[in-house]
Amino acid sequence: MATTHAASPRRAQLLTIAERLFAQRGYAQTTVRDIADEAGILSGSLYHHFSSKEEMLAEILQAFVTGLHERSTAIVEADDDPAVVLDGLIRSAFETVQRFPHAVALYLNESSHLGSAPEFAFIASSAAANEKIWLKVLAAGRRTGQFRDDLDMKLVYRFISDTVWASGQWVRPASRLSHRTVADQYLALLHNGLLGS
Amino acid sequence: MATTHAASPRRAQLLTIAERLFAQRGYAQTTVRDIADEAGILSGSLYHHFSSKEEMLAEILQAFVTGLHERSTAIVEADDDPAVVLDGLIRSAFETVQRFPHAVALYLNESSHLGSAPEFAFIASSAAANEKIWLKVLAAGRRTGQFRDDLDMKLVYRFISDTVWASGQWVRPASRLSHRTVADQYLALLHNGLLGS
DNA sequence: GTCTATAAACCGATAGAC
DNA sequence: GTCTATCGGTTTATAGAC
Repeated sequence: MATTHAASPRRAQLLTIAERLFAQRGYAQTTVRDIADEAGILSGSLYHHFSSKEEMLAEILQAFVTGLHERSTAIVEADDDPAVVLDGLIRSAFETVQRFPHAVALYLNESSHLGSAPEFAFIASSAAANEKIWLKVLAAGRRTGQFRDDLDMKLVYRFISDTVWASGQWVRPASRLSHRTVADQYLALLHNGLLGS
Repeated sequence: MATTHAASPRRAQLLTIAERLFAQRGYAQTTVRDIADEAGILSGSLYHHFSSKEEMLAEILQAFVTGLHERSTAIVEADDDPAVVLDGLIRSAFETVQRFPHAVALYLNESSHLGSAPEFAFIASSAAANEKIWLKVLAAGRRTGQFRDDLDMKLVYRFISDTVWASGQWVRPASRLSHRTVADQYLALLHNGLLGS
């Protein structure tokens, strides 16, 4: 047993370092030595806290998708108007991108290779659960007549989702371009289109 | 000198294998032995065709960005109407995603880590040149009054660009969902928005 | 909880025969 | 153009002292 208990502050600190390095250099290009160096310890000492490098990645991604799901369900339950809920989901996602840039980059860049491994199956199921939440809102908005009925809502979901997550590649946390500004601009475009209302 | 001449059919075949593996597993996770195995040769034999693994990646990405630039400039020069040109650029990009799924995935997943290396500087300059082309079209469309003037066109470009490239993660080449259908849906959404015209 | 020391495997790349 | 054989370096992970 390599771990003491999951809530150890030291463990959390090491995960923060690993998360940043994994995001910046990529998971495979980051060595356990890199992580240990930044923490000021030797690589072997990491194995007192974690049983493997892969366990670190899994724990980081697990925490991310869990938080994501919690915030999404809270927004859906807070209001009945599909248009309000959709805007809330989008604003929340842009905020997530700004608040957890490393986790988002990691999720974006690495999750595609992880599809086969069973210990990362939670990523695919999380993505499926998320899609379900969004599709429910989009379908509701179409029923009320608030959203157009000539669009494939599965595609609309993917378009929106892709745009928000990909913004993590160019929205810098310290940028003067806050997540609110980006969200405002995107919602303006999404609502009425490039040609205007 | 490891290479004979660039147009060697064997060389092209090896690059095709490498491109697929790099895209599926990631560049760092793909070994030269993986590539050689699929080609039916031993890893050392690869070095008769290429001087390094990195050279393979550079050549794949170079061919991709070159083709991309050629197609974009051809579209811009073929018409004067900004709205027509923008639609053409978007349709062409969706077609590129479907025609070169591995190169797009590679470009999407790996180019972020390659920013520092000088031998991959062509990627950053290609991205900058592409953005310039698109921004010119967007600015022209705003001047003619075809596009809204209350949007930050740099953000609009990124929103569009991100959406198109990211679609490579879920548009399968053999899918019944052709790139034309996806492009039609996206253009419908982009033109008039989710709320309709 | 960290260090010392090291195992065991893997990787990119090379030299030279064929 | 491929194979044989292998080198040198790096990586994840372990065992046990402190």
